[in-house]
Amino acid sequence: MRKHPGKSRVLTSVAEKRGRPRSSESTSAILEATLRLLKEHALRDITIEMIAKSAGVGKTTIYKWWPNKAFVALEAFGLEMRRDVLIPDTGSAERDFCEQLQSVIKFYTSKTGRIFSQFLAECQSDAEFASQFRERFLLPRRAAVQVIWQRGVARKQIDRTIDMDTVLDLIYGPMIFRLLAGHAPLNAKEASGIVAAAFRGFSPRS
Amino acid sequence: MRKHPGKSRVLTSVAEKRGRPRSSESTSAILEATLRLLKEHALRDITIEMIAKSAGVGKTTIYKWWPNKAFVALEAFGLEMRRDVLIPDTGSAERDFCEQLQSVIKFYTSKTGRIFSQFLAECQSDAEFASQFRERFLLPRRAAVQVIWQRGVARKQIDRTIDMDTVLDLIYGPMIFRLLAGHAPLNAKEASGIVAAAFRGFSPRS
Amino acid sequence: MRKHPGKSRVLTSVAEKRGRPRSSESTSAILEATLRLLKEHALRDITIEMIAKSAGVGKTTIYKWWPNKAFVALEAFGLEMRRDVLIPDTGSAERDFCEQLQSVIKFYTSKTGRIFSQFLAECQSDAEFASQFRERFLLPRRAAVQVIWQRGVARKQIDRTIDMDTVLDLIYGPMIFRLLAGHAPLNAKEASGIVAAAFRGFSPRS
Amino acid sequence: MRKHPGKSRVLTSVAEKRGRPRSSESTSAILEATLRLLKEHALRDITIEMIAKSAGVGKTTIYKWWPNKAFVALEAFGLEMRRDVLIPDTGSAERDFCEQLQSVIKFYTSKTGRIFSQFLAECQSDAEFASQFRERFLLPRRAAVQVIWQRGVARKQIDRTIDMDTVLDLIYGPMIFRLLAGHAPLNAKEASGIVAAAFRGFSPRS
DNA sequence: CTATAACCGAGACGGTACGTCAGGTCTTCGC
DNA sequence: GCGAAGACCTGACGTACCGTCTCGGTTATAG
Repeated sequence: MRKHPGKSRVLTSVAEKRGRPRSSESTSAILEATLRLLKEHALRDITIEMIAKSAGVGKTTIYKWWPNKAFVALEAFGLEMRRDVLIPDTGSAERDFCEQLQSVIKFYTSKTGRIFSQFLAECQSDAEFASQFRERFLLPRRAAVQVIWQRGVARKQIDRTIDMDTVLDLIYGPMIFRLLAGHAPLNAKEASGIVAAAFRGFSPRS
Repeated sequence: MRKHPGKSRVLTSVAEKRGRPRSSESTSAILEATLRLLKEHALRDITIEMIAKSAGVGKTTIYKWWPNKAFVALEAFGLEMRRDVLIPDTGSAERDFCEQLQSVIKFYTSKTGRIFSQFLAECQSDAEFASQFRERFLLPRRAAVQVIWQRGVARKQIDRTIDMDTVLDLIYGPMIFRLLAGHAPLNAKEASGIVAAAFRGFSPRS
Repeated sequence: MRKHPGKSRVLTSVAEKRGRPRSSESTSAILEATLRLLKEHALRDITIEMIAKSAGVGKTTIYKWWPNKAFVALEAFGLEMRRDVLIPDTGSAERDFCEQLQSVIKFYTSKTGRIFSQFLAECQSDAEFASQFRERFLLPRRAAVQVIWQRGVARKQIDRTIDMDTVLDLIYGPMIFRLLAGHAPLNAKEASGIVAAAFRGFSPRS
Repeated sequence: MRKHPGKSRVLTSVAEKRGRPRSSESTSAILEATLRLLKEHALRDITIEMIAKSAGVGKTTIYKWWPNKAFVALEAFGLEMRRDVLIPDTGSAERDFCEQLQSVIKFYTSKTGRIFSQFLAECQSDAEFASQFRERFLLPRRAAVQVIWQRGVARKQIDRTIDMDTVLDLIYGPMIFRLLAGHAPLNAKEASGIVAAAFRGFSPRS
């Protein structure tokens, strides 16, 4: 059905395994080469040929398993991200969000993490990639931070009438905006300011 | 000594006008052709050659005045945007922000306005473009909506201890995030939910 | 280590045949297209893009195997010339040279043969081409007409003290000069006049 | 009638002097710049823009008076050549031709003189240039060396039944051929060999 | 243990667009 | 109204990658 099975080739049922199996060496060589290149260059500047050469692999092998370089990068980055997201549990929802946001900011502005904003960029011109990015990357991470919200609601630290997407986007949206547009600073202090404002709201104390 | 003066060649003072002057017909033909193409295609899919052909102009003429198609699009879009941003004044800061956000969302998801997210994408791989984008596009618009904030503070509808960037990013950040990632809906109702949450804060009513 | 092996890639020994092999269809399509174009246009007016389009081939394929259009034309023309040079054998060296010169003139002034003078022109601005032209074209043809000289010497119809290059250039030089400069007619009658004068010399009969 | 009057603008009669007159400074600056460039670069590598810049002149000024760079070079070279051709007079036609040929070879292989073969090359792709080249350059020089032939005939050193063009082309053709094709050496010794062979003819001494 | 199948590297291929260069034309100004 | 300056359109340049397509060869299962 799908031309590029990507990772989902997992469930190729039982049979159907005649012929030489996919070389896991090639696969990992490709992903590692991609990670290596991503630390030096922007995704835009990387070419399939660079990856192929750097991995010691034929271009065909790459095209066989991924439709384009963005998907390769997405899977490569997925490896790096396998280490679970740190979800603090301090007892205070505001404090949890603040610490989480700070660590996310630190990562997204790092040499490795800056690929994240390039993925968002790629989404603007490739709907299929956008879909994969949400499914494999964005939603899992939202599911992880969701527990902060849940605990906050349970502890009555967060208004239960506000839906979760709104809460999360109010926390992370400003960070994303600054990350992409660079119109305002992005650091630990700003992070706590954002979270504080989100919890208190703009309305002046009465 | 910028190589590509773009529009800022304004003040080349008095002298220095020997030779055939820049043809304003060519310039506007290029910008109009770009706008026309942007309504049909994504920025990524537009080529300098398409613009040149569509404008009845030589490629060289384009390269002479803009470093790449993103800059052309930025200037072209600037024309379209010259019409002032609508800044409502209802007496309520929350209501003003809400209406403003709704109209911005409507525009950014329209055929013409979707270029905005592509500009943000472009920023991720071209620092010089990012700088221009902020200077010519983002900051002017922020200056415009800033008056809502100012009025809100004056009317004591907005906490004066929260700095303006935080306020604006809490309003617009979630919209930008959803616009780019598409992980949650983006419409008038969502807009009012976001603004309401931002004003009230997450903390439950006591 | 020549960058452009041209035809001489003959002896690449045994190994070194990994990868998709060179397509002989493309090669011959290119050469045939070039010949076709050369019958309609001067070499100067032919572009690589014309050849590529006319051969249904990518430009890269041409650049991969030849450094520029002159080399393509040289190889294409070489094919046409593969048919052996006619070397008459009438018993008289003078008569042999005369007939040979006449047939050469006829060819060099024909639609196909006029490329010869364009090759000589190209030699003036490309030393590498000049070298190839001599090696692949000029010397083989000289080797062919050389036998007329040899038979003439053997039959004592040609003074053995005059070296061969001088003999050949006295026969063919005037033709070349007129071909290129066009300052005097060039036909069968002139050919026999030249050959006759070369054999008799300028000195009046005593 | 002619679009590019070239030199013939000399006789623009008397009147006709409305407007700013042609700047002789510009003209000579152009020609001198061209000569200067020709000593460093091949004609093929020189551009009108180089000449214009090097002469401190607009491109238009050049195009106004010459159709292309070859014509500029032809006129520029004409200046250099104004110094008369050396026509020796030793009493022997063979000796005269020999010395003349030697000096011509010396010049045509010099830094300045090598432009000659580039003119011949240009003739192959520009008929109008070829015509001008013959008229202004080739024929005058032939007229000059013609006197050697005439004296030779008068002194009965040259067979009067051989027409002049044949004589001259037998002398100069081999030199031209070698100059252009480079298949054989070209020096004083070769020159005398060629002239000697031309006078004696190939036929063995009886 | 042989046949069949899918994989793999290398690299040539037809293309598209790039950004540059020079050609020849035009438009403005100063002299 | 000439001539410089230089912007303009045109078209070809040679290059970089694209994604596809052979090749020769390898590595597994199936029979």
